[in-house]
Amino acid sequence: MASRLEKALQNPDSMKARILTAARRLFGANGYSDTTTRMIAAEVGIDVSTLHYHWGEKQDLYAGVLAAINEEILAKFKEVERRCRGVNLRRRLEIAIDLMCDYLFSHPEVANLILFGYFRKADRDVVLDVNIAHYISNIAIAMGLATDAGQVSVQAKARILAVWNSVLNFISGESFFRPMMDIDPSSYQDVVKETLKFILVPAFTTD
Amino acid sequence: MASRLEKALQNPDSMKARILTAARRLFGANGYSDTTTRMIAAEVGIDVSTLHYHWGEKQDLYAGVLAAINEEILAKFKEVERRCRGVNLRRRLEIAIDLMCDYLFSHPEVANLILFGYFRKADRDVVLDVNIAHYISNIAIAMGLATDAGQVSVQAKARILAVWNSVLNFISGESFFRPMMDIDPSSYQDVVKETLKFILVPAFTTD
DNA sequence: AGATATTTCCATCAACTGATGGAATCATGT
DNA sequence: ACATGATTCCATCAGTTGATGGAAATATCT
Repeated sequence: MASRLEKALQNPDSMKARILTAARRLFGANGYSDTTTRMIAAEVGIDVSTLHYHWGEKQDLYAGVLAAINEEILAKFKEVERRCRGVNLRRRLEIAIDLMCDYLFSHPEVANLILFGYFRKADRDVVLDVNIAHYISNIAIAMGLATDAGQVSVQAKARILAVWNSVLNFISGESFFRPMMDIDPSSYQDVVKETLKFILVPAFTTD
Repeated sequence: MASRLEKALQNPDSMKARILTAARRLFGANGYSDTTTRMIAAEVGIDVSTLHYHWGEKQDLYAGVLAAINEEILAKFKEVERRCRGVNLRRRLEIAIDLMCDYLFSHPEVANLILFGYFRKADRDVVLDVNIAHYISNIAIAMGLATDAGQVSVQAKARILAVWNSVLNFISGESFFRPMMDIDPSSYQDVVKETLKFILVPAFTTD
């Protein structure tokens, strides 16, 4: 019966969930094309056919990974929104930067997967994009750049995207940037947060 | 004789140069793994073996592409440096943003190829990175964030990287961002420049 | 225990990819 | 015209990849 298979993801020890975890890590580390179904199966310690039994095509598994991180990000954004309520804009920006950096530094594959999505052609067979568009308006409102979800200006959207991109890039590019700064991982996280605040806070708070 | 083959790149009509041009476009559009040597050969209208005759392994051709854009970027940075001389910091930032945006919008594959490089594992067989690290110090000096090439602080480097990343992301992510802003390509370029200036100028000019 | 359904693995397939050898073609210099 | 070297294409190879059929193993239920 299918119901059992659908609920399998709830249990992290289930085979379907274990495959998803391995796929998420490897897709995030290598991208879609440089990750083979055999690599994922090997990481779990199973045969490729078992992977296909649980997830069908490779594209379906990838879509499953994106759906999972999509939920995670949405939850994180809601947390940001909640924690931002009632504080001034400067603090709101600092909270958002700290929370998103902490989350992404502990889940670096998420940043990679989102950025990988930027490159994928729109005319591809399957739509695999993380639905970022929907969040943008919410953040713009949470940050006080707009009041109504339907009334977010192009400028406001662009500014949110710029912030969002900066965070993602510093996380995804760590292996590239950190050596040229010659600092340890912990310091890197601090420098990233500090830099983001240095750049973003004045832009949004100066009148 | 080898000298003829080495000089072949000077002439844009030479087979070696034509292959390089096609490779640059396709690698930039699809990434390394999703671009086959047959795709590149087909774009030029030749057989795969002719491609290998001129460039050897696929990795060598990719390295050739990166070397070419590396030179281009270096020249562009020098132009920025030259045009920035003698003007105040605010104008310097605006000049840098305008020049780099114009360049990258007319060569979008460059932004893609640099960002693709961020994801490539450091332990891979061949080093294929565009040498960004070297430019960072130069820009920091040109922007007045440091005076001596050896004395660029971690903070200054991080701030330059943040700027650089923002530009790259807006270019590479156009097909992703523009639909959600619902504007035409020309407006997109304007919004990007405007947003970058909005965010970056206050950060570096407020005292 | 025995029947049934689910899960896993082995063997295998067709398509694709990077790469090469060698024949055929073309260009160049004498 | 001829010889020499450079260039191009055709045929082909071995390795990898996504995917499947079917046997074997395991779990579930009565």
